Amino acid sequence: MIAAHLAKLRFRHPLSSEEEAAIRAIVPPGKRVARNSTIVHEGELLEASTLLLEGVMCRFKDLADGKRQITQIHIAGDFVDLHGFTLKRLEHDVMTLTDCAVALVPHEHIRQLIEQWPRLGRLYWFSTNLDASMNREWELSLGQRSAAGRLAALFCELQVRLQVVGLESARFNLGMSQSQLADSLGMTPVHVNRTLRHLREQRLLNYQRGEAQIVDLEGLKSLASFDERYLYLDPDPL
Amino acid sequence: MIAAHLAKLRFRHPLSSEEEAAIRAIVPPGKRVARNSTIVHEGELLEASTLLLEGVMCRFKDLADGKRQITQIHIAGDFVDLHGFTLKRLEHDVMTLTDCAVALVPHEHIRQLIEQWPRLGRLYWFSTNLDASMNREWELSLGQRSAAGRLAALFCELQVRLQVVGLESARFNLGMSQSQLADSLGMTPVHVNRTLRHLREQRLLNYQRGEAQIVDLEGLKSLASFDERYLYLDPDPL
DNA sequence: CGGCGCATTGACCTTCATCAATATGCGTGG
DNA sequence: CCACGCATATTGATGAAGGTCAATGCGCCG
Repeated sequence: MIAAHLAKLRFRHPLSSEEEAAIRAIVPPGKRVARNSTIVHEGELLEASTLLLEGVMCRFKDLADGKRQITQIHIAGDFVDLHGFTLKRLEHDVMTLTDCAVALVPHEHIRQLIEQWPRLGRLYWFSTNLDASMNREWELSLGQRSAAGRLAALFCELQVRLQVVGLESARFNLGMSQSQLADSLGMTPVHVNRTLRHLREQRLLNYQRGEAQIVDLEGLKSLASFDERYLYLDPDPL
Repeated sequence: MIAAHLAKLRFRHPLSSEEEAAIRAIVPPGKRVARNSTIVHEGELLEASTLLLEGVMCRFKDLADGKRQITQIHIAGDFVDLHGFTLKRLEHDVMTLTDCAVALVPHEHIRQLIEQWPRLGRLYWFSTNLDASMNREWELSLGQRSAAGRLAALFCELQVRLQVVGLESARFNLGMSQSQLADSLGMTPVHVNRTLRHLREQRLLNYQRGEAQIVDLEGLKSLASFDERYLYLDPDPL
């Protein structure tokens, strides 16, 4: 399942077979993690970063009064906490939303990899910058889009990202309860429920206990004013 | 004024005098830019990154219907579009909020710098990851904090960041109109006005035509549930 | 079968947006 | 120096989006 990760890299930049082999060499065998497991805690000192091989994970921050914001959702192929390589400690938690398979890549191996292959260093830097671009898009969503628009934008983004790594993108298991969607989109579970019903009635999207089915992608894109350029689908080769 | 930039780096990681000299060597003389100038346009191919020597800038994204989200605010010492080094094109614009002094550092020089000083490469990678952490905090703000809490959190963040680079942090010129504050915080100019009045009446903050004066920092922190850990003020040395 | 987490729905309420009018400061040209 | 014009700020009245509270339903699992 490291294939998804390589696909994601290759989608933006060509990889030589030596580079690809060098990456494969530092990724240990995957291990399984059950859903709803917190695998990185805020503040914890990190010695490795998590490559998500299979399943869905998220990162989130909590406020003192218990309010939670999910800041990002991750799918297979994502290097979920690669930013931990330079930050050493994260200011947020990371948890699984579905059962997952992950590979824990020691930071020492990453350091050796990029010292030997400086271009891969830039590609992985790109990768964390791409994550940041998605954070900015979510800022845009949270600040400016309506509730329905935010939901639509989220599913448009996931659709594209799943496609990039070669996974089924029209119907997929996101594993999120409506309450978790609410924490992602800055709304209440009740309003998520009503908005999902609205999207279902408009024949745009079906979402039932974690299973998403995109019915009308163009409709969703239009509702969200979705502009995929923030996903950097065709940058210039480094 | 490159001093602010070095101060920001040193605040998180020690710099050897050779590393510092290497950085100084690639920063060209500053030039002035008037306020309200857009210095990077979305989609434009970049050959250099902008080091902000003096003044305040912001980055923003627009929605099709004209709604704007300011995704980040930058002060002296920030490498405003360092992420352009790996992304090549940005999905947002960058503009000045006050009159500024900037140095445009060619990407070719950055590449040579980090090839010769790999540790500096990791420090600059850290730097873009720190930016991303602020984006995540803004997601938290936009998604979960009240209007007053968002305003308070913004000024708490700026206070700390100004202090880090050795600038006056209790009273400073932010150069933002209430309308621009509104675009940063996902609210309307009218509501920004009312909320600022509220903060003034509570003796927490004065804000008049771009001039901010923090009256009660602890009060603001408490209102925002501000937790500065996301600013990574004392990470482990790399 | 009973319990539990999650989803669904209704009634009501708060926060913030919208619309609109007026005010205030500031730069410019006469 | 003053008058004008423009951008920004301020305030009030009203409305809509979404939050809160609470009850019921549904599916799943032991």
